[in-house]
Amino acid sequence: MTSFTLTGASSDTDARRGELRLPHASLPIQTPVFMPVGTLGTVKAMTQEEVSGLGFSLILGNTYHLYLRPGHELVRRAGGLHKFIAWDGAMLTDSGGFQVFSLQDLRKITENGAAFKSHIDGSQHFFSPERSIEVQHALGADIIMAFDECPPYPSTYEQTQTATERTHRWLTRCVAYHKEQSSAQLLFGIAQGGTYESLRVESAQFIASQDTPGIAIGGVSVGEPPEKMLEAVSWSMPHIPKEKPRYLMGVGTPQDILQAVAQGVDMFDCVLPTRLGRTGTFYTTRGRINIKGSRYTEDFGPVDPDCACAVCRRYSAAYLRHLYKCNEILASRLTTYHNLAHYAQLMADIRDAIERDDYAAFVKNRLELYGRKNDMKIEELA
RNA sequence: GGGUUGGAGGCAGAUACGGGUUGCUGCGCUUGUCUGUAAAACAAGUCCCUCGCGGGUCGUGGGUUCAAAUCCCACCCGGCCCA
Repeated sequence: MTSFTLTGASSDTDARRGELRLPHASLPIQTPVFMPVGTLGTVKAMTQEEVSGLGFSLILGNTYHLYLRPGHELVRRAGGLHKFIAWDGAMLTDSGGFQVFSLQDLRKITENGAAFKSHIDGSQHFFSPERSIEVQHALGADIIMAFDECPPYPSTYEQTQTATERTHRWLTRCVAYHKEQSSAQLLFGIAQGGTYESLRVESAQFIASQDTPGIAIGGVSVGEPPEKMLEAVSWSMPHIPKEKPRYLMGVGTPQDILQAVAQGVDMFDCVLPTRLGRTGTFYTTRGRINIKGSRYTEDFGPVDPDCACAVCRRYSAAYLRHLYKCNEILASRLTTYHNLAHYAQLMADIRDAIERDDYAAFVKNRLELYGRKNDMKIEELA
């Protein structure tokens, strides 16, 4: 059973079009795809209808967070995550591996797994690879992720090697446990390797050897400069089988996504559109703007004149600024909505450009518009 | 009209009631940051003049003093009481 089908490819870059069939998605997911992040079972500030109305049919949840609250057994009793949160589309749960990175002060890693102190009440919890998969089985997402160790940036070669090799051993345990439980969920492996070429190559090869139905590149978007991130992708990608969906975890800015797609990445997730939405930053085709800025006080036009989303069609920049200054809930909602609409449109445009086989020129053009702040040399795309 | 009491940053509150370059907290305001969400968060800045060095500024104006936000006088503005 192959759940992923390639439907097109770019001739001047490694970008490709594909379809990913998932149990809870009524239609195949069109790739390259962006997945909004809904850590706690909600894409923050959005209703499920709004998220699906924007064209998203695959969203994230987080194992560690949902395990703590409301508890995976409760979710299981509710009939699974989809049913619990009343989401009609597909879902992916991250394993808690990222919390190994982000909760550095609250966890301790051993060969057997990671001991966490709950960030909510300080209580002790332990995630082994098996435990993470067990919890993800209870949550019931379409795609589940291997439990990995995500080393911070910067890390020494030795630190990265230790984390990467442990991630490999943990993956074999995840795969074995997953098989034993004969779950129909798709388990994706995660390649690490930090900012070291040899480790990236080694890790991508190892993860590929485990024959999971999809392969993720992890350990990026942990504070490294964008060019290092794209470099890590370029080292990993040649070793990841073409026929499998490739998921670049935690990425990213529109610029990152445009360039990673050119390297053959199919799936993305990132908190940026939602987090920036809550804190007053709008994505526009011509770069980011901070709507709280005083220059928008009397700007009665739309925030992004080129955007066709419901927010830009109806509300003015001055009004949105006003909502932020007053700390109104609607501010977070409207900006999140717009940013997600921006990402949805970006991905649709990316897919179109690949289908037209015009991807290199498309990327060049878009990067110009966004501003060249953190893009790699465009010649490297070809 | 008489009495009384008070007046330090954009606002509120506090603190300083003769001695060093006065200045605290909160809010507001300004700018910035955010990448598999410990985040509707966080950081920096925010009296005036000056590019800077530096100078000025404690309601206003006088006075006392070696020295005044601080003591005295007048005025301005506000609270309260009496008429």
